Amino acid sequence: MFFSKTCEYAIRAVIFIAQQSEDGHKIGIKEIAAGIDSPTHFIAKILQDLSKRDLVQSTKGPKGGFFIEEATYRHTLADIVKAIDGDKIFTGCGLGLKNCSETKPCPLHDDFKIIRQRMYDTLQSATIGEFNENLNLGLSFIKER
Amino acid sequence: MFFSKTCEYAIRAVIFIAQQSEDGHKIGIKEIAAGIDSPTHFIAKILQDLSKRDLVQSTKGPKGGFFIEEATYRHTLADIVKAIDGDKIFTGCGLGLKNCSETKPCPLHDDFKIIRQRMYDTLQSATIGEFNENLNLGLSFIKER
DNA sequence: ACTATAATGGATAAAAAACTCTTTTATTTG
DNA sequence: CAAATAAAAGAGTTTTTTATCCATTATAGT
Repeated sequence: MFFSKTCEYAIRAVIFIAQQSEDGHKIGIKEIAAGIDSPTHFIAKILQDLSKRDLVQSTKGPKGGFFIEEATYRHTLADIVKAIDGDKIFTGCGLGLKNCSETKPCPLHDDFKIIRQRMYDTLQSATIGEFNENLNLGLSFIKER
Repeated sequence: MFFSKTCEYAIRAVIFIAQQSEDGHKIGIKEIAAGIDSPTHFIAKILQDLSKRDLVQSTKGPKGGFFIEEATYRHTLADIVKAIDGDKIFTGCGLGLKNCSETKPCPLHDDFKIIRQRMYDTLQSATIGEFNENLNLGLSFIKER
């Protein structure tokens, strides 16, 4: 819909890791998959990618796992979306026209400009770490059941 | 991005047919494909579907083609999107959670509610026929080049 | 009625996205 | 340093989406 499935999992995983590793604790792939209801191997691949881009941290071996360090908490959901889906949701034409622009607009250009801007503002102002409290309090959720 | 490629083509095609058939004239599949820069066979399939759902009209044979009759002009872009992509863009969770709701919200629930509502208002208030004038005047475009 | 035209229908192919499996590498702990 | 653990890497597979092709059906005009 708005995001690829890969990207949905990525956002949920990062928010989950942020919450779970708040105290410096590391969390394994199986717990993450269970915690966000995603296919284990699939989210593993996604986190591999996010790890390379330093949007999550990880260490191998016993006591290893994923976590999010101080500096990374300040990253935003927009960073994750850009890393996975690119920036077409922030800049692309609603009707899929590559050369749609201010001077050569599609019929919905102005409408979509507002929607895209709203999307960007929302995701750009949402930091990776800001959801912990509501999740802890059970006021919001990132898994199905 | 927001819509499937199928849906993007569908919207562009319907807007194009509306403009071209304003005077009662019918327009063939090849002209449509050329007019909106889409694969000919693919848009043919899509229009087959839209035709069954009566979101465009068509007749076979010589002098046949696609057109949009009076009553259909009052349909909206939301109708097209619902017909092709379903209503998940208007109702679905931004993080892909099936049971995300007011009482069990995902962390982005309130933000996406606004965006989805805006999307719905935009498409629901846009009628199939309302883009003709700007297209005729060259103030908006539905093809690449 | 015959021919040409143009959409419809059904089947298939190609590409992309979603998902899985196995091996390798790094790290910890005894 | 050996064994166990856990992520990284690489190589599939499956499913969905996008796109194409060909045969059929309907219609118009002669």
